[in-house]
Amino acid sequence: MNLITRDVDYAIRALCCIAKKKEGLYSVAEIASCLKIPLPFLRKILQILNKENIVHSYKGKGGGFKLAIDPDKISLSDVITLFQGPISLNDHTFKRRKCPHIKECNLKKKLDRIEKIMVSELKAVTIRDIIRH
Amino acid sequence: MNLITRDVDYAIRALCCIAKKKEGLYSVAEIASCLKIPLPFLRKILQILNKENIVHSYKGKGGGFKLAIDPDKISLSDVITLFQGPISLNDHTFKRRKCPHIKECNLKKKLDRIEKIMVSELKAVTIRDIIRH
DNA sequence: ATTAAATGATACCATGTTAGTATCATTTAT
DNA sequence: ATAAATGATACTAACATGGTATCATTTAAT
Repeated sequence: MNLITRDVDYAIRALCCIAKKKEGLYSVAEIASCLKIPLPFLRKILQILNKENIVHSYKGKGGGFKLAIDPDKISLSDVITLFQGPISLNDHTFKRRKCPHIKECNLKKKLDRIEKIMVSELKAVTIRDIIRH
Repeated sequence: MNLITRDVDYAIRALCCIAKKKEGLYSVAEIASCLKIPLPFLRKILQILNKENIVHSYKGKGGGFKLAIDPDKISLSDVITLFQGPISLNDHTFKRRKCPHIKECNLKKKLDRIEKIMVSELKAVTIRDIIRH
């Protein structure tokens, strides 16, 4: 079981990279070489972060990326949700229908509680927290 | 994102079903029809639970399944781990190598903390808890 | 003994997701 | 005009998921 996919992992690392550079732009090539991750894959990831206004991109020679918002405004939860959709332990759909049995609902209650804890913990950790020190 | 796969969901429901029946055996056909889930898939699931000694199976006519251990000894964590492997937010492997950068290690620390919370919460909920009431 | 009803063991398969690659278009500094 | 950068998009191999299908074996009941 692995909850966080590769793109989220790369996105977080890339954001940390960019956040550490106080001024100027960071090109995909630089980030990719710094993190030693595949450049074309990283491009796609940064394009998504750009569309979501988490980073700003600048095209053309000398272009690159910088953060669009403060690193303490970007949480793990934000990045995960962006690439993997809403955080959920169990979607609890049953052929597009809802929980027909009481015990399943009871299971759902238990899972919902744990899910809320997870989400709040993932919300609490920001890019700033990760690059601190 | 959906953390719990279908087989785990079915396994938990099936265990609840079996646990509720105080005495005697429960056949796959009965459980499948009670839960309205596909019989052949459920068979495979119960065979795994049997191999892991969570249920006991009895072959032949009149056969079926019963719990092998107390319902309060079976946690959500147990079932998830059995079908989906160790619970992990991020395996943190990087082409089979370990975290070459400090910031990644820092990310790992943050994730490990949340992972531990998740595991302990999932360990704390048992089949008994789910069928209670 | 025979048969029906149950599980055990496996092999198979369609679909979707993951983790990328590859290209062409566009923008911009020089 | 050119090189260097991102934008958009299409494609793909490998694996995971959520099953189905079969045959073998065991056991209760007749």
